[in-house]
Amino acid sequence: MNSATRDKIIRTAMDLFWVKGYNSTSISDILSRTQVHSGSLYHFFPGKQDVLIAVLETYRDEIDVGLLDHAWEGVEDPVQKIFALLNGYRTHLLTTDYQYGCPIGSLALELHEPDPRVRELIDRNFRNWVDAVEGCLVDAADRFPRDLDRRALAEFILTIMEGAIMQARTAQDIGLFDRNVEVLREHLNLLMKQREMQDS
Amino acid sequence: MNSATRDKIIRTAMDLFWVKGYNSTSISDILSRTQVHSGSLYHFFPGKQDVLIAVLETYRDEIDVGLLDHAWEGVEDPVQKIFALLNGYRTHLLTTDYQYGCPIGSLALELHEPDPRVRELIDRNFRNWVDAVEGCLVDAADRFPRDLDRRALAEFILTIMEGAIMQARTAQDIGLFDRNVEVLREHLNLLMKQREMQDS
DNA sequence: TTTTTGGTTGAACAATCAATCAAGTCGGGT
DNA sequence: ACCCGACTTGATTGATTGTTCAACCAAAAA
Repeated sequence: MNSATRDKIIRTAMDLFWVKGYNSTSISDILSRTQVHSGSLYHFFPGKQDVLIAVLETYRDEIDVGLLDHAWEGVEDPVQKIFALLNGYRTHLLTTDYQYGCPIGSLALELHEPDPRVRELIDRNFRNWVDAVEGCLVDAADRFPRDLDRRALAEFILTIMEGAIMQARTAQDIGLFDRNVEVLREHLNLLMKQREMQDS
Repeated sequence: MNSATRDKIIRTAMDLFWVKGYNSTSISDILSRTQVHSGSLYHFFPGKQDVLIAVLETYRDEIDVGLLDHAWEGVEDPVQKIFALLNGYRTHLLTTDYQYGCPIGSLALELHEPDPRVRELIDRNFRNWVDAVEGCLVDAADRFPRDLDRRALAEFILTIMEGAIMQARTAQDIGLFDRNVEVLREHLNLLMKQREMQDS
C-alpha cells in the first residue's frame, strides 16, 4: 500500500492545501510539483477527495512528531507548553508572511458541505489538538480551580488559536495575534489567582 | 449605477458565498438562481471577483440593519448585547443545520492569496464588528477594570465567535459553541469582580 | 521462460469554468 | 421621428478542471 510516490503526493498536497486551500489546488498543481503523472496519482487515489483524506489522516497520525514535539522542545512547564504551542503558529505566520495559518482550520471553513469522512477527520484533528492542551491543563491541575472544566478551557484555547490566526492574517498584523494571546494569558492568571484563594 | 438586476445578483451571491463559499460558487450558479443572463452580469461587474467585492461592501455598509439592529432588539444592557450578538450566530447554526456560519470568517480563511481590495474589505468588516463590541464595552466601562484594554477584549470576543462557530460546525454539536461562550462569560465575570475590588 | 503483480506514462475525454460579444430591446431626450 | 445610452439576450470561446485508459515497464513469482 505504501510507496515513495504515494508519500510524495501526500506531502506535496499537504503543503499546497495549506497555502492555496483545497479547491484552489488542482490535480495538475500536485502533478507538476511532484513530477508524477496523472495515471500514477489515480493508481493510488480514487479521486482528489481521497488525497485530502490521506492528508488529514497524516495530520491526525503525526500530531506528535509533526507539531507537539517541536513546539514543546525544552519546555517542561505545562502552562508554558500551551503558550509555546501558540507561539509555534505565531512563528509560522511571521516567517511565511502570513501565508501559513492553521491547515486544519482553513480546511474546516473552506469545505462547506464536506463528505462525512472529511468532516470527521477534521473533527478528529481538532479533538487531538484539544486533547493535547487538556493534557497540559491536567498536568497543571494543582494551579487551577478545583472545579475547572478543563475540556471546555482546552476547546477555548483552540478557539483562541484559530481566531487569532484568522484576524492576524486578515489584517496582516501580528499585533492581533499577540493581543488575543495576551487576553488568554490574563484569563489563565485570573484562574490561577482563584485557586490561590481556594488554597488559603 | 444601481439597478434591480445588480442588486438581485448581489443578494444571491451573498447567500451562495455564505453557504457554498466563493470558489465553489460558479457564475452559472448565480445566473440560474437569479434568472439573469451572463451578459447582464458582466455589464455590471467586470468579473467574478468584483461580485465578491460588492458583496463585502454590502456587508460593510449594512452591519447595522443587517446584523446589529436585529440581534440587539429589546436588549439594552451593553454586556448582554455582546451575548445577544453571539446568540444570533448560534441561532443561525441551529436553524440551518450548521450550514450558515460567519460569512466573513469563511471567506477570510477560504481566500488564501486575496486581492488587496478583497483583503482590506474583509478586514474592514472584522473591524466594524469589533468596533460594535468595543462600543458595548465602553458603555459598560463602569463595570470593568479601569485599565482594561477594551480594544483587545473586543478583538478577543470576535475570536471567540469565529472559533466557536468553526468548532461547532465541524463537530455538528452546539455544545462546543455553548462551552466556548460560557468560558468567555466566566472571563467577563472575573473582570467585573476585579472592578468591584477596585471600587471597594 | 512465461506470467503476474505493482507501478508508470501521457494522450485524451467530457464537463465545467469565467468571460466575451454581436445583436437586440426599450424608454427617454431631442 | 430619430437617436442614444442603458440594459438584455444567449450562443460561443478558450482555458482549465478532474478523470480515464490502453499501452508500457520492471522485477518477482511460477
